[in-house]
Amino acid sequence: MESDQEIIKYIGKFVNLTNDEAIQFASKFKEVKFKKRQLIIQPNFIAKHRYFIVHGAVRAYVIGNDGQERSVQLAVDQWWISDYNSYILQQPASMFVTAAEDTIALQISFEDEQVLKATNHKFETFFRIIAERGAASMQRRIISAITMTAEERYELFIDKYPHLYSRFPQYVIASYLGMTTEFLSKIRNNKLKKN
Amino acid sequence: MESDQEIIKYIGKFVNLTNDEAIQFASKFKEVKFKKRQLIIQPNFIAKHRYFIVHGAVRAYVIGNDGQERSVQLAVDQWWISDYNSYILQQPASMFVTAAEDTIALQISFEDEQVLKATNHKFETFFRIIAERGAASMQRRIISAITMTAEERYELFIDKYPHLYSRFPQYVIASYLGMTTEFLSKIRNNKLKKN
DNA sequence: CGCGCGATTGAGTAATTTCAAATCTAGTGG
DNA sequence: CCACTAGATTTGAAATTACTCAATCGCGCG
Repeated sequence: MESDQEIIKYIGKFVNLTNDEAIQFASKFKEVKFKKRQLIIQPNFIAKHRYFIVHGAVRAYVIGNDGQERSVQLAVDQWWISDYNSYILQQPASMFVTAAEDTIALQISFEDEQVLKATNHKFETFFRIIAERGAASMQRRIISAITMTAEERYELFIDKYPHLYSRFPQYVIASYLGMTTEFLSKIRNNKLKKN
Repeated sequence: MESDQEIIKYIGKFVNLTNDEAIQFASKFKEVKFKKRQLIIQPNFIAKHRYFIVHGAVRAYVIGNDGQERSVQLAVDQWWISDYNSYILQQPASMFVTAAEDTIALQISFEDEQVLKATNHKFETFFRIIAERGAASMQRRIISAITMTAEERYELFIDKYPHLYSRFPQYVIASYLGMTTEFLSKIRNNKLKKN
């Protein structure tokens, strides 16, 4: 399958696999397509899969006590997404995961992932590395959440992920950055005036 | 060494090791003692170690643009601490890590950790599991940072980590929760009046 | 016993949210 | 392919939440 090449290329960045190993690894992934707005994971159900995005855009969000959506993770091509807490600990999800564009993804089930990890030390290494990198990236996000003002967070985001900005509606970006749509709109407007 | 039993007991919760494996694993850890207020990791230097706390309390914090400390992680007995981003990616640290109490910890170097992971699939599995759990826990923290008010974050913290509250000064807890000491003080005071 | 750090309190201020209304925009059905 | 409409963005004013600053209090440690 064509998408298989994507995940093979991806894992190849982290561990060197033989041809057979690559095929074995890819065999546990199944191509799935989601239409824009389609629900992928919902609260209270256990997330059975994690998804590697081949092409498209997906976001994970929670609904706060006030009924407002807050984006927890945004993912586009070559990124992973799931309700991590639910998937890893196999506990009920707290998040919605939906497609923000028509999306092609590769899905792996929790059980198949366990099998892969147990089968081959290299596969285990791969999943360890992506977990570590995910943790490091979340730590950076926590730091920006607790040290920066809304405007600084916006600037950092634009700086680090310029390509993400255009692929999600503004209210999604705003909630990802921990502010209201209205306030993000005002920040952008102030910036224009300054420059 | 006595502390070795702590890490052996700990890894035993996640993977089953033979006696030899346990000894091999523990041999890469070195017991270190920190006095209260002692600096363990500092910004701009690469974090060479991660630490398993046998007994004591340690915190990691950054200094924001405004010169204020913001606690990124708090750790007590049986927890790990480091500047994750620095340690895992071997890049310059952005955080200070200091002892909040006299502390006994087990230190492992980045290189020794790589050796352990390469040597034995079980060790790799162990580090994968703690990375995953760390990522899941940080995801929960991100969610509370972006969905809850200061008062709600405080209540959740007290609920989840009642034992942590007494081991760190209030201003540390406040900065961990993303608010000022003064505001935390006011929250606590309001709660007393309500009950 | 007193020094110094941490916690509390209050007043004033800044950042951000809320609410409501006015555009703007993109997708859909005819 | 256009017109329409629902959803998204912008704008402004008022309200809230949280912060800053300054003063005071409390108390553990030397």
